[in-house]
Amino acid sequence: MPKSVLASRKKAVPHRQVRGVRTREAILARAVDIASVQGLEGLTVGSLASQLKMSKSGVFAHFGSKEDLQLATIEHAREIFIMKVTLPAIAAPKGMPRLWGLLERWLTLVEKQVFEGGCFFSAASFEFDSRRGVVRDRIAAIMHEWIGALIRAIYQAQKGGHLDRKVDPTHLAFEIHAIAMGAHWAHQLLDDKQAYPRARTILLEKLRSISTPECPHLP
Amino acid sequence: MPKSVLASRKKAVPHRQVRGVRTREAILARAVDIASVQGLEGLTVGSLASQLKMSKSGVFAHFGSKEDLQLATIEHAREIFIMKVTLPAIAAPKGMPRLWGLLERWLTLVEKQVFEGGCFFSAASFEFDSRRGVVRDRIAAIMHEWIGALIRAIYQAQKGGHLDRKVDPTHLAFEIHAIAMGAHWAHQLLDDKQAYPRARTILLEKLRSISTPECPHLP
DNA sequence: ATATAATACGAACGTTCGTGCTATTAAATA
DNA sequence: TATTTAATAGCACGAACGTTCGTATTATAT
Repeated sequence: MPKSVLASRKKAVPHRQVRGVRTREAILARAVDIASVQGLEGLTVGSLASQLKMSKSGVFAHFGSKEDLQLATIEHAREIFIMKVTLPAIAAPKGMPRLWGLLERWLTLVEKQVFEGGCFFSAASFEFDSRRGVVRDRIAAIMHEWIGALIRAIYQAQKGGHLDRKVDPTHLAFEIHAIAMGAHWAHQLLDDKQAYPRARTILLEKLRSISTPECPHLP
Repeated sequence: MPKSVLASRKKAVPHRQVRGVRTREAILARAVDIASVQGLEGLTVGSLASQLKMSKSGVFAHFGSKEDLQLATIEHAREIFIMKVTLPAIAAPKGMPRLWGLLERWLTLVEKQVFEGGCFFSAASFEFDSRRGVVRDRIAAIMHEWIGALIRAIYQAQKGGHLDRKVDPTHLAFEIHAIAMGAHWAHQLLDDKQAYPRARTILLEKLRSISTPECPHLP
């Protein structure tokens, strides 16, 4: 919660060296997990410090403000996501293989609880979706980025002749995203053990129903 | 956050009279809006008091604890939901009309922002989906209730001969729920003006694709 | 009109929040 | 080895948090 919306804090953070970078990394690793459970507002300097057995000021010195801590945490979560989902998926050939690679890895990421609280960005999305400020803007930008990646993958699958050209990529991307988020919701809140299998079935059925004969086989 | 998980607070709340009931109502009306924006943890006694021009203690006296305030707020939100969605939809005849009535009214509820922050229960779901305690349990129970209502409506539509009997009601209910939640996400976070029209299209297409010739016409 | 409750207030409790200053420790450079 | 600089700890701050208590103000019942 920005105490003053103006007055963007400038805190001359020193040029970090190896040690500083390493603890900063450790802080953010914990921060991502805490935030995925308690939310980005529930992420506090105090909890971070005690869990890392550091002093509050020692933790705080790595960031100019709580807002900066939140932003850094978001950035760290994004890097994990890219590392575990986007980059590996891009290794697959364009078209349906790459599209399915994105979806499968994404589902696995949340299913395996790489973030302690499930999907970091789903939590952050719903926490900030009706607020204002740079934190919300950054989350929205990253989610745009993700939907964009989905849309691009769908478009390439159409150009490669794997997918019916009549479907609207944006339409399909949102449908896919919704199903995955719904699975997360059902699993995490309702303890629905079938949530992820069901999501996979729905997504595969959907994709099969609009794939061409030239499409490489889906799992 | 329960300071002590044990020691369930017992606060001999007096028998309320008209005045007390009225202010309690006013408190909860504000509470639901605040919580839908700031979350159920971000809902504080102080903010409630200042917005209502009451004293903190005056507000607090209506509830034995913050946890009770959260629970009461959830209950109030549920009542609004039932009043605006479930009950009106039940007025329609069993089968597809009632099923679509549920969906349409639900979409309208969040689209019209009856709750200031959009959908109260989506926000609450993702805020508490990886926590423990009575608050999370109550949210989960209400969401189970809602999914149950969807499943029942689908089942009745099948028994009434409006919907293909081969589809699994649970499967379809989760798909429907996901699409609606996805629309909320896209609208609220990404400012996607097309989110709700798109969700309606997807849902109608889905339902049409599995409806029988005897099914009353959909909008 | 008086007694008895219900309702609201004001002040204060101890705790935690974010943030700032200053000292101390550890590492890099000279 | 001495000196500079980065990294962390220590301590304190004002504000806000949930909560309690005693008291004043209403309303209902006698």
